[in-house]
Amino acid sequence: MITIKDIAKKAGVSYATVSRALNDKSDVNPKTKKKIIKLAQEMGYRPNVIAQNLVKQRSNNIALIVPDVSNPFFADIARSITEAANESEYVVTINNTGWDPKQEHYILDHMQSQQVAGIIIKPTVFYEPGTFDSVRVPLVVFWHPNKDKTDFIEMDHSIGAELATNHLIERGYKNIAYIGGAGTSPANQLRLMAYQKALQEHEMEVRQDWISYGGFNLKSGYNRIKSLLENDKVKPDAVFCGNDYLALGVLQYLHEKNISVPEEFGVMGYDDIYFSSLPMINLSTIAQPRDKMGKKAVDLILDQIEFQEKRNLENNNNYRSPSRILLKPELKIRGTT
Amino acid sequence: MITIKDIAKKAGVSYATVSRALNDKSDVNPKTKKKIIKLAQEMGYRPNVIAQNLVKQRSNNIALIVPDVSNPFFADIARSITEAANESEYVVTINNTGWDPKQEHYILDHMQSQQVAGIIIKPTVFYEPGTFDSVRVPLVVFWHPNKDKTDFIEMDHSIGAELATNHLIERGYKNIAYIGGAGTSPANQLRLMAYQKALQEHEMEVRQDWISYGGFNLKSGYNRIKSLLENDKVKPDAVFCGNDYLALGVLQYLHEKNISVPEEFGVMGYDDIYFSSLPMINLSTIAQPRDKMGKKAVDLILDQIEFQEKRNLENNNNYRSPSRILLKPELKIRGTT
DNA sequence: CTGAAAGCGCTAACAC
DNA sequence: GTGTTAGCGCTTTCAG
Repeated sequence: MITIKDIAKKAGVSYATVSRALNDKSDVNPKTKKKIIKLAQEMGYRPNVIAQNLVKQRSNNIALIVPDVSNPFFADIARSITEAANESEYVVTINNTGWDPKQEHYILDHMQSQQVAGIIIKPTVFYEPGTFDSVRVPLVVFWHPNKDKTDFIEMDHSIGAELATNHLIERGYKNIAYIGGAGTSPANQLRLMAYQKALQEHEMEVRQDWISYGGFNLKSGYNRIKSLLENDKVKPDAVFCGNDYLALGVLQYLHEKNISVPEEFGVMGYDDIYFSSLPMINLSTIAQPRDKMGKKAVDLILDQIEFQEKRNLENNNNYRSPSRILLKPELKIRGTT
Repeated sequence: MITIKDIAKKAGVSYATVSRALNDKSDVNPKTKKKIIKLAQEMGYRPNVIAQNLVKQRSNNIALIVPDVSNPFFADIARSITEAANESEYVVTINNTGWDPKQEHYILDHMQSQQVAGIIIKPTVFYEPGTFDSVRVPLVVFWHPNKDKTDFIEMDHSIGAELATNHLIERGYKNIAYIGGAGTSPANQLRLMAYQKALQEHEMEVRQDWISYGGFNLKSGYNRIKSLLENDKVKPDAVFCGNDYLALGVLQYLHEKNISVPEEFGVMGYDDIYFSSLPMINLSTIAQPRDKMGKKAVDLILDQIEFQEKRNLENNNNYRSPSRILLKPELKIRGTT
């Protein structure tokens, strides 16, 4: 490996001068600088980032911790984060918790050993306040803003559900059911509340037998629309689903029963997965700005880093109040409503 | 930050001893070791991985370079790589080239500055021999084995296409068309050749007007099956598609025209994306072992690292012949054939 | 078994 | 403008 000392020797200067030249510091003779830069290029010099980081007391890695990168939602976020980070000379490491709080805890510790510049994390469902008390580096959490002292970013599920429900109402559906995800999921709860509120604001009845919880998958959607439409009670004429997979299950059932969509029955999904936009599916849904989520997260990390450095430099004790950001989802009107 | 010196002071030993104890070296008094480990725990000591790496002259990062992590294929690979790497105390950084060779080149350089332990790369389509000549760290390339001196891993597209074509033939289809992806893609070319070979082996005619190339997307599949079935020539009764998106476009067209699948027409896809397994799609296809691809890549990196270290240690000049691995795809028989 | 000390490659403070 | 030097936190000889 070739180091600044090698260059120094060849250039006949001290290696400190090489360092200065390569880092474009002021107070270096332009000629010397030029010569050194040229030499470095010729010799194929690559700065040893590890050594630089040791001096700086911080690496140029941002750790992204998610339950599972292969989940399209997180994959999209991962991409926007890596792109944003790369623009500022940071590198992003990916870590999967596999939805396991123990693993999450381990990774959190491990990443700090790596002297990462910052951590962006989507906590497992079992996150509780205090989990991040031991984190000593810039941190951004994808979660609902709470009174914690960390930076939070989350999608505004209330607005999303309101958008969806109102759209269904505007289209003239009178009996709108809710096929939700896991009952314990905060996202699900917020959407349910917003759905109920939207109905009430239009003086429509909220029926408990039209509200259900369950797995976020296709089969679950199929089974639930089936039981909704095959019992004796009043039947809904539209349904708002907790995610697109559920909606796909609903569509499949309706298709099998020859119930025409959107004429006889309206369907709204949530998430806008790739397949929802396909002509053969063409599902109306709510899109969540994942791209913005990633970019914003990197922004906040960089902001914290900057703040930290300024504080160290000026040796003060200023307090940076945490950012709490809610991202607005967007209505995608397609064929099913 | 708390360092080994802090621990040493508190334990009344030298910091070298602390290092030894924490690294579980032999030749440390068991009592001392125990005391130090306990102390480290109490004081919340976290090893500074950067400093460790500086000494080791290598980081514990493996760089994964792909065109786009948000592509499900790469997302799956990313997951299996991170999981395999984490088991060996390595961390994986993700880098997107955005299919841009310039960006790829830059990242390749940048990652070596980071002193990464190894690089796993899926090259952009413009890869040519020699691209990796400047790489001085363990490297694994997802590409077709060639005479380069690097480790290669690739899916066996020939076998995959053979599997698909033979299955169509076995099911009794007589006129099998090929709707391929980009004509320049090596994967596409290999599959085309295998398709032709399989037909010939069954003494079936290879018709050039049943072979087409184009975008790997749904619309492209739709348009191409349309022109195949709406012209005057002999019409095929089955089609092998270059990927599942193309097949989805085909299915949509057949559905619109009320052509029953698999009775009147057979369809095979390639890739086994998530949606192919959905009951409403139920596409027969070829699954590629992405999980194995990731695990194997990490294996090879670790193997190279080990080899390198042994060579340094013994100061010899042994040559390690590169691994060239072809992974076997798997036939998924579902409803469309 | 343990301590002293060199050194990994680099930055930055200080001297000239 | 440039050289000298300390030091980032750690591992690893080398003495003892």
